[in-house]
Amino acid sequence: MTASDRTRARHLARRPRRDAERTARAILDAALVEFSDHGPAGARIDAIAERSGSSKPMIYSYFGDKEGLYAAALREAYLQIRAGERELDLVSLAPRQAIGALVDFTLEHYRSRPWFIRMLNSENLRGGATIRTIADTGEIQSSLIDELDEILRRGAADGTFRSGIRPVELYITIASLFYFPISNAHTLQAVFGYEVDDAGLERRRRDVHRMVLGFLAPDACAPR
Amino acid sequence: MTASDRTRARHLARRPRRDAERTARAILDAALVEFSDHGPAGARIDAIAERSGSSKPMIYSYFGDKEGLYAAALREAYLQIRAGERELDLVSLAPRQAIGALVDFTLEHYRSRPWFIRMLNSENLRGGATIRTIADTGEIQSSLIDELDEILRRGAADGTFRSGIRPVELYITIASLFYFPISNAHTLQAVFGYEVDDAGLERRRRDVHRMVLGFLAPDACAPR
Amino acid sequence: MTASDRTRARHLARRPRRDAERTARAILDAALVEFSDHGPAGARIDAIAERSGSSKPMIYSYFGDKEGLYAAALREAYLQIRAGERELDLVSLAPRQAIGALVDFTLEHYRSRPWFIRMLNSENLRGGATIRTIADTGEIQSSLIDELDEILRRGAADGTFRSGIRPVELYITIASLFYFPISNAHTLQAVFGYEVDDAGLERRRRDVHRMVLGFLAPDACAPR
Amino acid sequence: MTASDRTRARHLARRPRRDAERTARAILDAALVEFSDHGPAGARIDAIAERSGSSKPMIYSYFGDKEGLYAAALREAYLQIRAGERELDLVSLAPRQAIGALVDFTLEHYRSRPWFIRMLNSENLRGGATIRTIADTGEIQSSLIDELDEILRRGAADGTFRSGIRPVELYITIASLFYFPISNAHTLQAVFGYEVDDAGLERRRRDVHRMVLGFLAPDACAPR
DNA sequence: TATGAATGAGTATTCATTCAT
DNA sequence: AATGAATGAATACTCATTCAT
Repeated sequence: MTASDRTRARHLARRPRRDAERTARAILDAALVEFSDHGPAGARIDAIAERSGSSKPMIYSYFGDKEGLYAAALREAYLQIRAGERELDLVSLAPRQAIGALVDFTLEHYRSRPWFIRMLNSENLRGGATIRTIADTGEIQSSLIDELDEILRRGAADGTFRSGIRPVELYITIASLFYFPISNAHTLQAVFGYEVDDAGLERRRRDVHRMVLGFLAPDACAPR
Repeated sequence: MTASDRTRARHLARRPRRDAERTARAILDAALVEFSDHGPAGARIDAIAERSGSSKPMIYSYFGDKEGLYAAALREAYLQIRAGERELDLVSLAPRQAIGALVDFTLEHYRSRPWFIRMLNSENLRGGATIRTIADTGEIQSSLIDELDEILRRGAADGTFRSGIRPVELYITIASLFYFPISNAHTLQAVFGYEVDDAGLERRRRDVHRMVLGFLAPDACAPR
Repeated sequence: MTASDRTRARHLARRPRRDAERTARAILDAALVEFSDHGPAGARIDAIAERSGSSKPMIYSYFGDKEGLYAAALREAYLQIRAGERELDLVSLAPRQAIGALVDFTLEHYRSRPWFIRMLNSENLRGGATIRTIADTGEIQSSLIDELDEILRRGAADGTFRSGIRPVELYITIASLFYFPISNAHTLQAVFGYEVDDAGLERRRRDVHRMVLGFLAPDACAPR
Repeated sequence: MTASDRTRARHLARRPRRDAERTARAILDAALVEFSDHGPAGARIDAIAERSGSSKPMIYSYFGDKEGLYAAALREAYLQIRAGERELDLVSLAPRQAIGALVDFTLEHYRSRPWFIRMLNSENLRGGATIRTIADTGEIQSSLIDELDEILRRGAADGTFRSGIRPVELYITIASLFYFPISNAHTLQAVFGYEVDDAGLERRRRDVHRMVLGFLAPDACAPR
């Protein structure tokens, strides 16, 4: 294989060995794993360099410093969940279906992106210093609360839901019910022998549906 | 040499035994704060030595190494919540009252011991390596699940609750609903503008009562 | 291919030769500033590339390595003072006027080329490794000493100066008297509150005239 | 040799292996050499650790960081010259003798403490950032200017000196005349073939005496 | 000729841990 | 029991230099 062959081949595959975007992406993916596995203090730049197949100077060139890379990884975690939320297109669904879809999506996202919960835990342990500096960008802000607001109104109007529910509280409730058992799987296993496996999460999914819809149900049926 | 002789001797020698206990206790308290503030990776032995008013060699002499100190701090966090649970004496209450008391206690404990949630988060981020090594001691195991089991049975028997509720699931549900908003206060504030203050937690407390009791209520009233 | 052909060709190709010269010149100017500002150890190739509007590979292509660029910058500093000295044309002046002109020139050069003193300081801190490798070229050697020699002879012959003055000592004396206060302006300001400003240097210029001419004056007038 | 023998021996020699003061002093001495040899940018903490027989963590523990160590070394250079100045006890001498003693001391100090000139050069190349932060301490401020002032007054009163001489200018003049040839020995050697050796400096010492006293002499003898 | 991308070899700094008293 | 002094082993970050285009 001659040099010009290699050049052509690379061209065809659109994978030049020197590609800033590709390199930065590889670093970011590696950072997401490393930071979520070890937290900002425990994460090692060396490990990220190796895992990404790039090098430390590239990391510093693209992301400034460890804090900058951590901020990028945290932002990425939020971008992913925001993208998932957008795909849901909740407002096109009937109220009860919309709530159900959000419940299912929340569980599915937490399960399939293990770094999401871990990044959030780390960031909160840090006191939220970083999220505050990046939260003002529209990419991180969620439109979900507005959508939930509309859904709750529609549900209240047609008698499906009781009124007076604050959408952000509803969102937090749904998140809470899945977040804790997944986030705390290890301590729950060790202390209570509670195994967080697929079957258990499926049972929990049904319980959460029941609990959330029960919570939203008109007062007639609420406990005194 | 009699016991009282020893006591007097200790007094003369500035009671070394009691000083040792006091020193170890001071170190443990400082460790709990430092570890919960910065996590196991971010915590600094120097900081603990200074905060405890003791010295680094003392720490190593009493606790072996950083991991040993961390394990002791984690154990301490569990001892505290177990002591609180015991004081509740749930089994002496009527079923609905018992559940209500557990809900209130859970919120109150999370609020008044900020290190509890932080230690659990850190430990789960670490993969639970440490809790697995200390969870087999009775001090950490909770009798709460057994008590809840009895309460749920009594409630089912007298028609207050539906049957088929697993006590550990109930416990996790209650924990979840308070754990997440407190643990994630910083990100919730930054991303949703949701302020986790006393008023908000009080509202949430009432919602959790409603939700949990609704969840336990006999099927007649459950949402379809 | 004739010379004019080449010229035309260069024009068509956006005159590469002249651009190359211009690029090298821009790099050299930037290097002079960067090296004199930060010394050979503190100077950054990145900074020189940016300041010159060129790029790092260009620097390496034209100057070999950092040491080569430093040598070129040091040489440039000497070329500038040699050019100034030549313009003086001391030998065409009367002895006292010649000395006076050299005094004035020395001060003026030090003031207007701040990098000159800084480059010399850096090079001497390095032990003169580089100047020794380039000092043998005629461009750096000064003809000033020979000229001073002739002037001193003429002055001694006509009774203006005493004899026995070594021209290099005279040169060093004049340089010394301006070099130190300008080179050490910062420490003098901080430690003695001595401000090296235009007025002060003008006063000093007159003192140096007096001192140097006094030093050269026939013994009759020398202090006992 | 038993352990207790070693303990006793150490006691007698007053050289405990763990002696903060001794360690800090060794580090400072090593730093003075390293910083004066390579400047703040070129100096290596590793080299200082090795040369001092101590270790990097000790350096950081005692001096904070590289900048702190550099500041301490710079301060030390000034402390040494101030101590020398105090020993001179200039005010106890007759005016001409006092000036002569200062001239001799200045040369001698520059020659015997090669790091002094080098530290000052480095600091001025840096823009004096550090000296400004430490110059306000009395240890660095010199009382020499005040003493010179008194000497010049006495000399003017008894007709030895002309009046109107500013003491700081006199001080700078003396310093200048020795500083430059020693500071710039390498470039002077390379460019002018001027060798700065003992004989040359001795000649120069006599010239400086003549020049300075000539400069101070009453106007009768000054050049027009 | 020109340059954005890439890296090997450092360099300052930190920190858990141990020594000597 | 107690502590100030000491250090080996990292770890974040930099920079002169080169590659690939």
